[in-house]
Amino acid sequence: MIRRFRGESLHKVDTKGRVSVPAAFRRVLEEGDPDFSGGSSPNFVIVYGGVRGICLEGYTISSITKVDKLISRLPRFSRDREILERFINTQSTYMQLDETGRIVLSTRLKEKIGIKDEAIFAGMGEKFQIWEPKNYQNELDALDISFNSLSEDENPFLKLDQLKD
Amino acid sequence: MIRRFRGESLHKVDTKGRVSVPAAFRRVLEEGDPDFSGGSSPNFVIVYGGVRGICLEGYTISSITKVDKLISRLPRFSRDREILERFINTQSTYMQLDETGRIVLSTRLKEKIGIKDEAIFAGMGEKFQIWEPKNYQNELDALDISFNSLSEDENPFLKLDQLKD
DNA sequence: TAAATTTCCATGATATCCCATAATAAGGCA
DNA sequence: TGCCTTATTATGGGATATCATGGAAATTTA
Repeated sequence: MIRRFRGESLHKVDTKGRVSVPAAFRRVLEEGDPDFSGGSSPNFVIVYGGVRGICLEGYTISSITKVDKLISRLPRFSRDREILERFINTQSTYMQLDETGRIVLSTRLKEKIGIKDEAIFAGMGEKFQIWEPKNYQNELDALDISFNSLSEDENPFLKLDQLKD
Repeated sequence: MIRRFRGESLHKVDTKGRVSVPAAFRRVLEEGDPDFSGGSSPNFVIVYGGVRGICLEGYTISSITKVDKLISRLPRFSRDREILERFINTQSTYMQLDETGRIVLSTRLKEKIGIKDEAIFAGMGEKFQIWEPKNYQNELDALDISFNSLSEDENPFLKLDQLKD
């Protein structure tokens, strides 16, 4: 089974910026780090420049590597490549879980998404997100509203089954 | 794991032109220098003639070697090759980190990109860039603007998924 | 020898490691 | 099924190492 990021949970952020990563997510990070072996702690990547820059996004090494490889296939000095590197590489950072399953969010990262002393982790399949709780709730509310006003043929649930394999 | 240049950070440039290279970048430079061994300091290359000449670009020895090899494949006396050699070889210089992880930016290099007493380091995957902070912010703003005005089929993120595996 | 460059040492700030504890979950067994 | 024992989790505090930065001394260069 390929484990994916699922579920949501609330965690304390202590004065040093430390947060526990949900145990379920740690399993996925371990499986997604080719260099991980029992005893060590998995590495992964946090992207903070995301298209809307309102939450952090965590990727396993193997899924970010996929993205990096695609980018590398663009001509080395092309504008497209520069833009993508800027969003994916410049606005991201390597992270490593510590022995107790925590990471530290630097002051800078906390400021980026407005986190004080609590953070919500949200599984999103191949990635997970870290939100400031209120912003997260707003996001959910916004989704609800826009979803309810969709016409049938705009409904993503219905569009899902129309994709060709 | 093949470590890439990721993240961005602001550093002071002192009166002698010394700047700390971000610790995370030092790791990448060490891995990318075939002659590096603990105890010594890694060598790397700074290109200042870059395509737009507005920032400096740092390459590991192994990634600049890749570029050199690509250039070598162009016909020896072609105009294209001459131009590339001019930008990549003529307008570049070897650098070595000192014991404390700093480099010295010569007056000439500082003038090239308009740096006074602060510099931004930006990871770009296989290379990193050094910017004068205001110019960097302008660059980000310009990217944001152009990014937001892109039509769906121009969006480089979406184009990524269209690349064939 | 004056100016510039490199080496060496010093320090505050930040991040990392190590240990501790309480809460929860997971098992095992009568 | 209920209770006891044992992992695993989430969290905190203090000690230690690394990083970014500045200044002085030593060395080179012109």
